[in-house]
Amino acid sequence: MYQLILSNVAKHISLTEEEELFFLSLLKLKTIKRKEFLLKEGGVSRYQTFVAKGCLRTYTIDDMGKEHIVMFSPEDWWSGDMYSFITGKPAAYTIDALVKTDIIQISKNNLEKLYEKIPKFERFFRMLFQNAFVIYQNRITSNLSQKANERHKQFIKTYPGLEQKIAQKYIASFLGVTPEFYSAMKQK
Amino acid sequence: MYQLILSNVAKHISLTEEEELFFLSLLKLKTIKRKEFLLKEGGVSRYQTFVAKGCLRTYTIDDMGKEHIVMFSPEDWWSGDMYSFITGKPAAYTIDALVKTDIIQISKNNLEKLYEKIPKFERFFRMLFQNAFVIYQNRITSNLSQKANERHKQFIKTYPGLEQKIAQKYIASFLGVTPEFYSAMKQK
DNA sequence: CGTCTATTTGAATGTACTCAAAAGCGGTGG
DNA sequence: CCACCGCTTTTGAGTACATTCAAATAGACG
Repeated sequence: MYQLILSNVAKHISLTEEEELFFLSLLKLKTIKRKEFLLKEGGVSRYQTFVAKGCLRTYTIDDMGKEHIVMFSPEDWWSGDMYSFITGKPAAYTIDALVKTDIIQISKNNLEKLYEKIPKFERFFRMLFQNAFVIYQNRITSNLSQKANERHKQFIKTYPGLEQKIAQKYIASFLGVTPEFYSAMKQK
Repeated sequence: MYQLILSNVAKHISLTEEEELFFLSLLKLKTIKRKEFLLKEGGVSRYQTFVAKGCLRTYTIDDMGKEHIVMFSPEDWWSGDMYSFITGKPAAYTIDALVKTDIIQISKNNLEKLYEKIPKFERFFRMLFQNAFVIYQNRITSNLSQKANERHKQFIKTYPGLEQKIAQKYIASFLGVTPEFYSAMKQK
């Protein structure tokens, strides 16, 4: 469980054993059930969340009450409303679990402690933030320039294997089409 | 000209006269012609750009060669590919001028000098970055959940008065529809 | 004033949605 | 272990939103 987050961190910065232990001491493990909320729109995102197992979704609810999934966070991904976390302002998005999910969280306070003791973590979280930015950019670009079937191909590349693990109505929501249309689209 | 950027800064941080002068000494004025490029996709964004007069557009070009406008930067807005500026990596977007445009730029180097001498500017540019994030979030949400006519209403709110100043094919591109459809849509 | 580009108009087409109903699937309780 | 319930997926018909292509009209600028 901890091994996964350590190797995730190791992708960007390298830690001594001592540093690893300090890092782990600041983390909180949690298991959340299917449909349980991690964050609701309008609330404040106080944690950065790493997914060890399972899958989270980040989404908005429009005026008609329809849900629109902005991103998934399967195993080995991070989640959280970056904007809300950084600014302390209300989140634009809601986050919940699509299946029973094991997560590892670090609070904003503990993150400050971490930065103080191991400054290279600033680099790590700056990169997380930048990645979030790229994800948003890609989302905008693909929504503007691609049809649903092309977005579907991109979804498969972005989230390999995820298609098998979650209900397809969620994939439809991510692609921005109705479940009915998605079902029909798949047949080709 | 300088007054505009000073009052823009004053929205977030307050400066002494001396600080204002130092800030201004780091800036570079420029006028760019209609259709002139400020940044091309794949290049690196080395400046943050403030628009004193005129209007810039930030856009992508898809596989079919079609342009999709992600944001406008009219008078009193900032422009630049935030991601590229921060990371030094290639920009995802192209930026050019829709009309003759007066801009004020600060280079990455000068920005570092500014931070060193007047640390509160870190706060200012952090807020610019956060605003860019919000703009992206809104763009994603409205693309996912709104029809073209609703996005049009939102466009008018976001950019008051801009509709009169630029060719409507650009507005169509921003809304994600063809010029023909936009033309028809307006008639109501 | 003429040229070039932008806008409008219209017809045919494509992409995606709504609504309704049937079929499939998974978990739970008896 | 089976039957049932609730939710998801499929299917189909009818409709709405948006695109393409072509041609006519209007506007802007040198």
